This record gives sequence, C-alpha cells and structure tokens, in this order.
Amino acid sequence: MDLTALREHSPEACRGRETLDRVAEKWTLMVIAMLGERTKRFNELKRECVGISQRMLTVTLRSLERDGLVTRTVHPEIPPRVEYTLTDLGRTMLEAIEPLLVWTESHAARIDAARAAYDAEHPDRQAAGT
Amino acid sequence: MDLTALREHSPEACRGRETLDRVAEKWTLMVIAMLGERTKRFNELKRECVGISQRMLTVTLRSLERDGLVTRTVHPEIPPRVEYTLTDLGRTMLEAIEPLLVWTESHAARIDAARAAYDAEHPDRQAAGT
DNA sequence: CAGAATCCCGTTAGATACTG
DNA sequence: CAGTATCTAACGGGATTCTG
Repeated sequence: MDLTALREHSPEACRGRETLDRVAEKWTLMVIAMLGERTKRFNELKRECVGISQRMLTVTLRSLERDGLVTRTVHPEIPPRVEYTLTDLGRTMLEAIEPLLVWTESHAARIDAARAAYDAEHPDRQAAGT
Repeated sequence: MDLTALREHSPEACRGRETLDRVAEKWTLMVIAMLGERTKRFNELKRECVGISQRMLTVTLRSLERDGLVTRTVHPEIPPRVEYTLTDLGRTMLEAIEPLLVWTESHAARIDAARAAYDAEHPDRQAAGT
C-alpha cells in the first residue's frame, strides 16, 4: 500500500487527511454500519446507535448527507417520516469499513486484556478519569 | 456482515463500541498507517503525521501501546532513541484499515465535490465556522 | 415523528516552556 | 531527541424545551 500522499503537503493530500478526519468522527462508522443493513428512519437509528444523543444523530446525519454519503428523504405525511439511505458513494465507504467493523468485534476482548495488563504493569501511568 | 452485537447492551457489545471509539480517535488511523510501513522514531512520526502536535502524538502512542497495538522500545543512548513498532495485534488492525485508507485517498475528491454541491444548494444550512 | 434551538459544562487539543 | 507539565481556548456533546 502506498501512503505517500498522506504525508504530502499538496491540496490533494490535505483533502485526504480531511476525509480521514471525517471517518474518524465519533459516530460516522456506527451510522454508516447501521445504514449498511438497509434504509432506516431517524428514531430507528437512534435506538440502534446505543449512546448517541438526538442532537449528535442529527448532526452526524446532516454531515454525512453533505458529504454525499447518505440521502435524506422526507415523506410529506403526518406523522412525518424521514428515511436515510446510503448513496452509491456511501456504499463504497461501507465496503471499505467492513473489515474494520469485523476486526473491531473480533478483537475487542484482546484489546481489553492488553489494556488490563498495561494498567497492571504501569500503576503510575494510568489516567485519572478512565 | 452481522452487526447484531453492536446494537446489544451486553458487556461484550459495550466493549465492541469502545473499540470502535478507539479506532475513531482522531490520530489512531494515521499513526497505525505510518507505522504500517516500518518501525519509526518519535520525531519521524511527528513529521509524517502532518498537523499532529507533540502532545497528541505522545498521547496517541501511549494509548496505542496500552491497547497492545504498538510496542515502545527505549534505547538507552545519548541522545535518546525511542522506536515504535506495530505488534502482531497492531498488524491485524492495519490489515483491517487498509481498505479504508485506500478508500479515503481515492474518494476524497468526490466527497469534496459533494460537499461543495450541498453548500451551493443549502446556503442557509451552512455551519458558521466551517 | 423528526427534528430545531438554546443552554451549558467537560473534555480535547494547541501553544508554550521546561527536562533527562 | 523524546518527551513532561501547565495553561487555556475551542469544541463536542448532553439535557431540555419547543415545533411543524
């Protein structure tokens, strides 16, 4: 893999890093993963993204829409119904993060163990509020 | 792909989400990517992770070390030399994020375009300080 | 139901200065 | 060189209230 571009100072490289930042935003991966299953409504996403607040879901979705990763469809009904769907671009991103999601689930225990071991060996270095 | 676990409230699911958070920390992907090339020294990483501050690199590396993803080796010389290397676990993570890194580089332009288009169509909705 | 708006606090992260 | 320490501004993000 060639990562040369990430280190450069060109405008393209900056965009690459910005995109990396977007990926690294707290709820991006989670929301994309959930929408990867199928089109979903606001409250459905809210229920599934355990721990997300209403506000952050709104902000995240708006941001994903802006980046062309998610489509927002308002159905003019009462009560209102709004559906969110991955765009083609969003689906390419989903494919790109699938290995990471799988890794996350299958290695969580090992990381937990490593963390405990580290904390046991470095009783001094531990952060206060963790 | 089965993402059921991410939605659950079990301890394992919580660990999964925590691991997702760790992955989504701002500099994690970048540092892992850079170390994926080879063992590197502190200042080398600092130079390559454009935009990172000394403090954030320290914090990120310490955190990665704690999670068993990176090894820190101090060579007792003067001037001091400290080297960082991916562990086996870290290398499995590197493999998991490679598709994402590639995606990031190859789709940055499209995201940029989508963003510009969105901003043009929604002159009202734009955030102030973006 | 699906938000928008407001308030407000804790954490994050940059800048700076110091050290083994 | 490879950090640590401190101080502070900025931002993220929760809780609450209000609306079409």
